[in-house]
Amino acid sequence: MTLKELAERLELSPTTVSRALNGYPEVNADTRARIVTAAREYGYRANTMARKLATGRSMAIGHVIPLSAHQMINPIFAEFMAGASEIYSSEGYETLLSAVPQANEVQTYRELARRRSVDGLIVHTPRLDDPRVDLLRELGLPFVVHGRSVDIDEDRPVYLDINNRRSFEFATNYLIELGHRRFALLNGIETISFARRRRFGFEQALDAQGLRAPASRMVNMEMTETNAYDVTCRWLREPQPPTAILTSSTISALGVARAVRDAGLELGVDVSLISHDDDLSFMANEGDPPPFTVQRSSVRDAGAKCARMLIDHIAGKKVSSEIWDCEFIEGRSTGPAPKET
Amino acid sequence: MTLKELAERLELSPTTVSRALNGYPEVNADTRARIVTAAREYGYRANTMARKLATGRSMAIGHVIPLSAHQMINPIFAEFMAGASEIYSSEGYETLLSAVPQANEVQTYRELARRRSVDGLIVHTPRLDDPRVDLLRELGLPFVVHGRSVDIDEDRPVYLDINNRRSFEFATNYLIELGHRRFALLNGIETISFARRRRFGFEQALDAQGLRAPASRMVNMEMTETNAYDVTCRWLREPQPPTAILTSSTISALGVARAVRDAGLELGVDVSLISHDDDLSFMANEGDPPPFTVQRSSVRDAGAKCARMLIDHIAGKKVSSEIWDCEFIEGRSTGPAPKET
DNA sequence: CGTTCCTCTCAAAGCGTTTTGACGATATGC
DNA sequence: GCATATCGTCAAAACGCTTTGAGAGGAACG
Repeated sequence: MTLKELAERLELSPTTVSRALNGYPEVNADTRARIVTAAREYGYRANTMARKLATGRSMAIGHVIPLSAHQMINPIFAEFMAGASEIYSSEGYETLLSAVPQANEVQTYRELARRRSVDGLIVHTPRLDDPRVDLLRELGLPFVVHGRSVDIDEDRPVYLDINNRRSFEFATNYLIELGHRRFALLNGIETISFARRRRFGFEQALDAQGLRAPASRMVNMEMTETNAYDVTCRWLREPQPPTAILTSSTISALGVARAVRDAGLELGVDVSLISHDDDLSFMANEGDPPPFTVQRSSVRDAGAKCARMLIDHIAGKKVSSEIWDCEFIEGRSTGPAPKET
Repeated sequence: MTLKELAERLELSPTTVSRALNGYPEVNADTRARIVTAAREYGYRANTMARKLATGRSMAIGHVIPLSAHQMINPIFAEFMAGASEIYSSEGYETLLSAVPQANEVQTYRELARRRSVDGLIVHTPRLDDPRVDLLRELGLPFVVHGRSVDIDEDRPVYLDINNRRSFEFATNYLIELGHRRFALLNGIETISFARRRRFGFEQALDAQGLRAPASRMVNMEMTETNAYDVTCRWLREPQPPTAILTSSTISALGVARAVRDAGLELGVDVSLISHDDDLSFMANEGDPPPFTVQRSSVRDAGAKCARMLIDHIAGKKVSSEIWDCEFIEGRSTGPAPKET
């Protein structure tokens, strides 16, 4: 069923039918009612491609996920997408996904722009000196960054980020106040900018107390359960093991927890742990109190928010960047520093 | 830069240019070379929407993810998508994602079909008596099912599944041979068909030995770490706790492991655990031996395979369904049944 | 009654491709 | 040398919608 056919059946012109269905004002209320009813009856839907061609808008938002060298897929990404995708659907947008090897990333953005496949893009996990921001500006595609790319205050793109520095500074201070002195940080890879910010917060808090963590106690790696387990096991075998560990995801936190238990120690007693918590649905840190003490910020909400910002941005509205604070949640993984033996 | 402009610059007709770029044979080799060079030079790319409209093919594959009532996002899904998406890109297809509340699911499929937005679909985690298979047939859209919907041998759609029944039967037998007699099964929700198959395998193996697990020891729930933890804690507090647990995902396995340790018991000694393992990149069950004994099947590979099958299906090739066997991997979570005290 | 102004509807011109069918020009066969 | 095939190119017609600009018909006004 095409617009033309529908118009013929109604003995109206395609123009009128199109206008009626798209809510333009210049059509008689009775006529519109007739058209809408008929459209529903025949199950008519405008052909997406024809509409896109005619309007020049693709009504699609692109997400480019680079498959990293280690072929690691960020589970956080799925949660973000769920949040974003819901908003897109409700606004009539489609979600276009491109999983490409990181080497083809720039090329993918270029293609997307040249073929006019998307009206806008979300840039995920910006890296330091990320080329994508400049690229997208050059290509003239609207975009929103999830995270912050650079620290320069002017000429920043629209972004949504959490206050990583403050979050980790706060968490570190919390542990310092519990009497901890030997710290370790299990962080994401530092080419991704949030990892740097977290480290700054961590170091800043320690610094203020004249403390510091040796380089071997600040590790950057992909945040898998196994990686976290391995590193923690190593730390716990050292003569003066850390008593306070900060980690960048609940997945790593599980690895830390496993290592602590395997070492015959108890979390919240011998070793305290604070994690960042993206509030992943399948990895919920629930309970009263929950198992882990965390700094929580829902990545799903972030997805929804970014989607809104981008849609507004595309619509030409002025949107301003946001920085969210994490919610500190006391769980069972923290406690006073153990007495020195 | 449009086709027409490019043609003008070359003093050729759009027809010839289009043919040259799309590799049709009826164009002179010299002319083609000239055209290709010019296209590259000007950075010309065909406008996707115009092409779609003209060809009637959308060159996009749809994935509809229902957001369940509990707002739970399947992390397995992300991994599947990564595998599939890579294939799509390499074949020139785009990936269209729709995250919709489960209530709108059928409607979403209908829309997708009526607007002709996609050339084909992947149906995820089919449920028992899944309406989607019939719906898609009615709509005439090619699709591939990841998992199996029904057991009727005839008139099955094209699908890719793993041998869930056999996998769990084998795992259960393995534990029986280790001397275990008190079993428990931590399963996914049974409206999803794989969960039923796994239970059948489990029960079949027990049955063959005259054993059975009480209903309270066969639990169906969303596979989160916390859920698994809670249920296992409850079991371990019972007078005759299970010594052998089977679970449907490594995420639940982590919950079980945490509960076992919190109960002061040791995995592989007091309690044995075999898990299904989707080989998620962020949840890798690595080590030598790995922490968990598992039945492994890469969901990422499954994604890639489904993508291939679907593309072939769309191309009109005959494709046949596949059932994959899991790979049994012995880890440290299993051991001989503890002696009765 | 003539003019002006709305209101509603329509014909037609895009949007940027692909694809059909035709047509000169050159090569091939007898 | 004439008919026939082959090659390379093109004009024009889709594809199914939106949007522009115009016009028919009535109502309102002087």
